Amino acid sequence: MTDRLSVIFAALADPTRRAILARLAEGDATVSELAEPFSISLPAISRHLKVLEQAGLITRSRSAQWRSSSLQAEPLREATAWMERYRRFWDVNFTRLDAHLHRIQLQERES
Amino acid sequence: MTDRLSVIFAALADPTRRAILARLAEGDATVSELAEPFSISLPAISRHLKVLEQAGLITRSRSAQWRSSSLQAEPLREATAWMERYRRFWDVNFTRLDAHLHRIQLQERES
DNA sequence: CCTATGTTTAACGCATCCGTTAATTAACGA
DNA sequence: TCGTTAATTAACGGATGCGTTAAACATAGG
Repeated sequence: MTDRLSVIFAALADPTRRAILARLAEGDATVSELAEPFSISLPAISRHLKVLEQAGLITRSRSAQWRSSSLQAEPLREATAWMERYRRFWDVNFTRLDAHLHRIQLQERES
Repeated sequence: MTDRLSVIFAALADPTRRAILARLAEGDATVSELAEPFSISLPAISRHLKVLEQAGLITRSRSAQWRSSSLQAEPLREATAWMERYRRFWDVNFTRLDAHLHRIQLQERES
């Protein structure tokens, strides 16, 4: 389980961690702030943040004794990119939509 | 870890299972066929298939003594849908692209 | 310096994951 | 019916995941 994609998916496989990401989408937050909605201990939250950090899903900065977490969505882009390979298996409109997107990209390049 | 999304992400967090899905994207296959590229035992593959099945990522059918697996991408759509919420955090062109997509959808509805 | 606050690290328990080999089940076919 | 082939289940071992409490660390501020 050493490859990047596995680390990302594993990080997302926990509801607490996904909730933390959802919270961070609204803005940076300290560990205590992130812990507040949950009925688990601060050390547990601290570990979750470590997992998210190792997956590249957050970055952290220190200000005095507070550690602020910041959402980094790049890994989600990677994970989505992997799933895109299977889009044709669920999206019946994929082929037409794909054509549309290509046309748009061409237009953007021309403008 | 009882919620559906967690089960899906956990299933994807293993490179062997992702490779199995990639293989199934090319067509249905039996357990032995799926095991062939890997240097792990058949029981191990059998367990991986069980995990994928419980995540809804494959369905299985029996024909004589062979059990064929078939890719089901619906869970990937769900996972992608969840990630979409964060698209604006990585895709700088998301707003414009989003507008384009809406226009296309309107066009489709009109035609 | 001492203390309060915020956070992390250490040490532990328990459950789950991932692999193994051996045994079992299921179905075909001579 | 008996042997062969395909796959699963059982039983086990080691690693990892997720939670806990207690201790340690870091910084602000009287």
